[in-house]
Amino acid sequence: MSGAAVTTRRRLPRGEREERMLDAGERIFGDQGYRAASMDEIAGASGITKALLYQYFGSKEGFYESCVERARSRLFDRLQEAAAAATGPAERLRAVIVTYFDHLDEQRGAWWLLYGDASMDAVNEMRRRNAEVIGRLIGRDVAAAGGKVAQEDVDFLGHLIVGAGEQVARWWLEQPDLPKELAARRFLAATQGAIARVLANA
Amino acid sequence: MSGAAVTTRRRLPRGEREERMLDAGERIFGDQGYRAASMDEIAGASGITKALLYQYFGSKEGFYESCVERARSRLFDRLQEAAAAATGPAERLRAVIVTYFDHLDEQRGAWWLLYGDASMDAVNEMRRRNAEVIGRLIGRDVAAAGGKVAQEDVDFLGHLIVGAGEQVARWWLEQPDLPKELAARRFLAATQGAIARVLANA
Amino acid sequence: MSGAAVTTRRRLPRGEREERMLDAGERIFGDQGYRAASMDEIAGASGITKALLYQYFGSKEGFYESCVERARSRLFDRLQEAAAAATGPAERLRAVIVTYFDHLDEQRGAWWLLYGDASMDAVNEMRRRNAEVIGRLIGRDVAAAGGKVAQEDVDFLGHLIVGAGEQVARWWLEQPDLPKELAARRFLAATQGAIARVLANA
Amino acid sequence: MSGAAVTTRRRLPRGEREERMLDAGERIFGDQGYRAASMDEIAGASGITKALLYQYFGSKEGFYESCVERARSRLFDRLQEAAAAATGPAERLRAVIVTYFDHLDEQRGAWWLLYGDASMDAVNEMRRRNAEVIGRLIGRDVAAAGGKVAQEDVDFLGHLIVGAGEQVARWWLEQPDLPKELAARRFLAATQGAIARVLANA
DNA sequence: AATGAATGAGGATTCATTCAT
DNA sequence: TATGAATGAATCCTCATTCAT
Repeated sequence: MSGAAVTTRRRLPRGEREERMLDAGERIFGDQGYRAASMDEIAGASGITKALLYQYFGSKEGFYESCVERARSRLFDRLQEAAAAATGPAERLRAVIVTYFDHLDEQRGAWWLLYGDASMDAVNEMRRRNAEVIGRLIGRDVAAAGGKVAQEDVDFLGHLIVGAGEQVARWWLEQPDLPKELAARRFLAATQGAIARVLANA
Repeated sequence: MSGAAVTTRRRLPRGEREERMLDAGERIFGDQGYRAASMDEIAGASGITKALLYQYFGSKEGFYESCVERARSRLFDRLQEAAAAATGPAERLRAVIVTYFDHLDEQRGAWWLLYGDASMDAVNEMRRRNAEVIGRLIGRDVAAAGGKVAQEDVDFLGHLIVGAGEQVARWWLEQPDLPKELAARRFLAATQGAIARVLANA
Repeated sequence: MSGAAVTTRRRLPRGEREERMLDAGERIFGDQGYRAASMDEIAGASGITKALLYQYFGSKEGFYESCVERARSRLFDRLQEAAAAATGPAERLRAVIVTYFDHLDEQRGAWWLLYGDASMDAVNEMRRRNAEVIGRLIGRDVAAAGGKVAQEDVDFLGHLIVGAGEQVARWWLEQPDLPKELAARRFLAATQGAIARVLANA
Repeated sequence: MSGAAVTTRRRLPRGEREERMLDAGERIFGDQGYRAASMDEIAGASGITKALLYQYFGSKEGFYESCVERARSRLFDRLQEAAAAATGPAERLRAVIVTYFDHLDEQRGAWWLLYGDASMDAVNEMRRRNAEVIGRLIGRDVAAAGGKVAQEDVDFLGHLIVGAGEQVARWWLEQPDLPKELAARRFLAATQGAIARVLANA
């Protein structure tokens, strides 16, 4: 009668509904993994019916990919920003790694989504893309410094860092007493060491 | 009637039966991941009935854990052997990494089992144990050299190496043209670099 | 803003819209049968929304009946015309049958609609009405010739001819090498034979 | 406690269970058509769970085909028997038709199954096979009488009779006052007339 | 020790239909 | 008049698991 905003449910504009669904999906896929999560539960958590999920995303797989993609973008936009704002190669690596741990810290729950369900092609594909981006960053900095690098070295380092970052994150998230600054510092050291030696060795 | 040799196939000794089931499990879990694999298919592939699988292993989860454990042991026994046979710290790291890539190369398919379905606790548990073992190796060597290390550094390095090894393996298994010797050499360099810097930084 | 010609597509007069929906319905029901066809697909194919379909036809069943009825009329108007134009009983039967095969030949695809989903009451109802009309034609001609017929005989013949026509059509549409004239001639012969014997037998 | 036959449920030998499932399927598919019938209902009516239906027949489609096939066989075995027992061509046609109406009378419900859901390929395939068998019967008798027939005529007659029989059956089953003997007599007359004229016309 | 019969629960997906705008 | 958002109820199918033999 008197209100337009009273019935918060029903008749949301598409974008907003979508956002809410993705939020729920992120949380639940993150908690349970792709196969264990049920569309029913996700719909319930979004406050809508399964049917609407399907109307918007077509299939469980499609929905999952949308979730992963959005989560990945969120992280990557941040990393890219941090990288862009940095003043030099060394500073850039530091900035990216710190940002990574900041993100982990803030997203705790949702992070699992990113590396949650390894059997899904989507996730392996994402790992590959992440590795590529990281490799490119390294390659660019080395080239900028007048160095030369084999593509293979760069690829290798990209994947190594992605894998290390993933498992270190898993571990760190379970260490309540280790401040993120310290974790980041260690990771930075390790990364620098690995990069230096690999490139020297080439 | 009374014959034992008539049905040569049946009445295998328990151990052998078990091995066959685990073989099938390893293959199928490795191909499809935990949730996607069905006990029916595994039973079929083992040439027995589901009911027997349950009699031997109690539940799907229990069976999965047995599969993972056996696969993990196979790899770790080998690594431990290699580590034991090595003559010094530096040589030891090299030997372990070379053995790791040898193993990857030989197991190709079944390897996925190890890191296949990340949402399963069993796999994360395994990662943790692997990281621990690796950390211990590093700690021991440093101590043997008269150094001192924080437990946290050792844990950190264990997880970092496990994660890096996992993703590098995923990547390398898809590079048909990169000989394992080269991959191992790079991984050794990266690992040495990471360890050195982290410990120096501590 | 105020223009009517801007959105040339929209705002079709009701009749035309309806025709388009029925066209789409005929095609899709014909291809897939009643239950397999979805209102969504039909709406899509008509270039409108489901909601409009419901506004026009009330329900899926109602829409289906409209489709069937329109298709039935199209055929029966033609047959009636042919019958009316014929000069005598024998000629009339021939004309009707030839027209029937002409129609089949022209409609090929859409024809299946007529007999598509036998479990639907609408179709059985249609068969009944068709049989009735055919029976009436026969009855009238016999009466005109001064004969007497039992209603039951006439009903029986109506149904027999409808059924025969349906299955012969199904068969003939799959015989690319049999010209429709020959098929019609055979069907005429069969029909004459059947009618004659049944009436004689009565 | 004391009985072995008491718990009629549970642990039936495969064949028997199968039979019961098919009985239920026949009834329910017959009543509602392929798509409208639900596996759940069929399972319920068989006194078992859906899962068992799937274990035995693999899919709804597979189950349906088994039902249709069994029903078809039942009718066709009877018809073939009748045909074999007959002493001459004319007598044979009469015997087959009488048997057909006997069967209709006894099966009333289940009959619909045979011609129930025309959108299913299975049913059209069955119509084709039935027409073929009938055609062969006619062809054989004509040949035995020293006549000559075109294959096309025989095919045509097979389909005509199948179609006529189908729709006449539909009609007759709704005429409570028309004894089957009379219906059969009329159908025999019609069939004889049709065959004679078509072959004469050839 | 080993099997085949049987189940209960759940999961993805689809659809006809309604309602607010 | 016409739409897009939203739903509730089915439906097919799969699976881990148990039990009688």
